[in-house]
Amino acid sequence: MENALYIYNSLSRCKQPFKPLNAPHVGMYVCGPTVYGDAHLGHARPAISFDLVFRYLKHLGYKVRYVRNITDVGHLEHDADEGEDKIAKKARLENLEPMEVAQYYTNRYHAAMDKLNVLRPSIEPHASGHIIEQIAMVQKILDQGYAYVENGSVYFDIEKYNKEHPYGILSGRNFEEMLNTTRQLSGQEEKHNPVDFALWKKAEPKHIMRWPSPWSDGFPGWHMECSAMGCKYLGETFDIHGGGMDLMFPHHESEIAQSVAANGKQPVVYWMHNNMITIGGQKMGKSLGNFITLDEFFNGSHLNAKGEEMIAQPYSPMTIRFFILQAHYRSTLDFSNEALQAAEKGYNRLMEAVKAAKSLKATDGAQPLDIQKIVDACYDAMNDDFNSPIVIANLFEAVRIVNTVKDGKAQINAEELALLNKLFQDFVFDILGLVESNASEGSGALIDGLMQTIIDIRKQARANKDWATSDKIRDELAKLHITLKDGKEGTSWVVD
RNA sequence: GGUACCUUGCCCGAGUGGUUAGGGAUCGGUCUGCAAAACCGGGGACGGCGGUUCGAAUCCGCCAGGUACCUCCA
Repeated sequence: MENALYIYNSLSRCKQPFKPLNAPHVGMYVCGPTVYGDAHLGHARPAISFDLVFRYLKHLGYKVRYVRNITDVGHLEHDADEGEDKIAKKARLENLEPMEVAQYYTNRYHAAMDKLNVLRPSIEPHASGHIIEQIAMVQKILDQGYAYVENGSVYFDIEKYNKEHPYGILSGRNFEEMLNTTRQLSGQEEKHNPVDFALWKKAEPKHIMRWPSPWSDGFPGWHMECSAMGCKYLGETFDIHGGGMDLMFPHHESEIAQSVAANGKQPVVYWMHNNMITIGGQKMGKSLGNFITLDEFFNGSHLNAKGEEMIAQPYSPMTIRFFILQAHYRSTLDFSNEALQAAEKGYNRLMEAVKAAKSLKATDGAQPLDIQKIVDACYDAMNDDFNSPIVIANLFEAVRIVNTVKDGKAQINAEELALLNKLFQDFVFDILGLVESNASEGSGALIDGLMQTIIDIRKQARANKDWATSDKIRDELAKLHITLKDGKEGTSWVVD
């Protein structure tokens, strides 16, 4: 399958034509969530960005195996709580089984992603379910001589590795430099070199998540799961590996080192990294404590540390999705109510037109409106490193045409009308993954019926030129945050 | 301190060596009993200073401001 898709590769720092190793099959691995807390807006970014990649590759006809892990073994905490991992800590604090915590947040993650219409990956492996694979890979690295055992823990020997393979090719740093800039953390006396990282860590007695291994009862190091599971399901070298930019170092860098050490080859052809979502120009992150969970966006309330309300109104999942897609995945995206409200309005306008396009009437022999040009522009945009903002800009061009035809100011022939509807189907629904219903949860048949009665009464009043009654109905409803919209085909209503 | 990146109109956000991004807001118009909604249209920009070039917002240099990574983070 020949196409013109270009992907920006973080490894080469440039856009490269996409050539899968085993077309039409494509292997893609994306770092998933650590399930010890609710997903926030930052988690939505990679999920949606790589959902876009997944959808577009499938649209192009590739058979994609998309692997996104669930990290339920936790990463080590480094501050005061020496060597305890995040899941275990949360479990201990809440007096739960660690797997109970992981399951709870995994369920909630899935629920939030479903709302955002993020497709489930082909395989969603759990780190805890692949301890054996991780131990095997650690052993392989030991056998190759790139790791050492110290007091039951296994560490990766970066100095040794760096002599044969440059360490730092992804993040652009070099070994000597790192020696000078790495902070000395306590509890790292076992390491031969402060930049070395753990492949296997011996568990302290209080540590509740532990597995037997040739070296100690313990748990795998921070980066093992992705290497082991990526290799298991996608092979020693696979096409695409994605994740947040903040994972580039040390996580992805270490993945490369581990895989090269174990298998002697680069694990990934195309490294893709989404940029961060910022809030007030600063990264939204768990450690910074400035994150807003997705449920809080959906419900419309979040108090910051100072007790200030940060969210002016509830935002539907599709508003969030559209907001994220309106920026390119490699740019930072700043959260603000103003930006979100603008996204909401734009999204509604797009969907209104998509709906209207379905009932447009074709006119025989109408002058061409060059819909094909818009279609081509959308493909060009996607082929240029998944440029969803340009796709959306072009879709609004189509929106303008729909509205012009709807207003009777232009005609469209049957062929182009079909093309227009296909454009919306392909790009709005299949590729961008937007869905139509943006309405907040069901108003129900009862309210619908009541509203219809009220609207009918007002319609009668207006027919009688009884403006007092008609305006009273409109004003009283407005006080209840119900807006009446008088259109050519009658009156509709919306709660805001 | 090291490395990388960013700075676009009122706001958000694309992009390009010469030609309209787009959305929101605003303004004008259509529609309306009036309004709202909806739709159409217009205006408005590339941090500062130099340089390369016929021509730069786009390339190069310097300056200013900002961010990310260097510690778990999407």
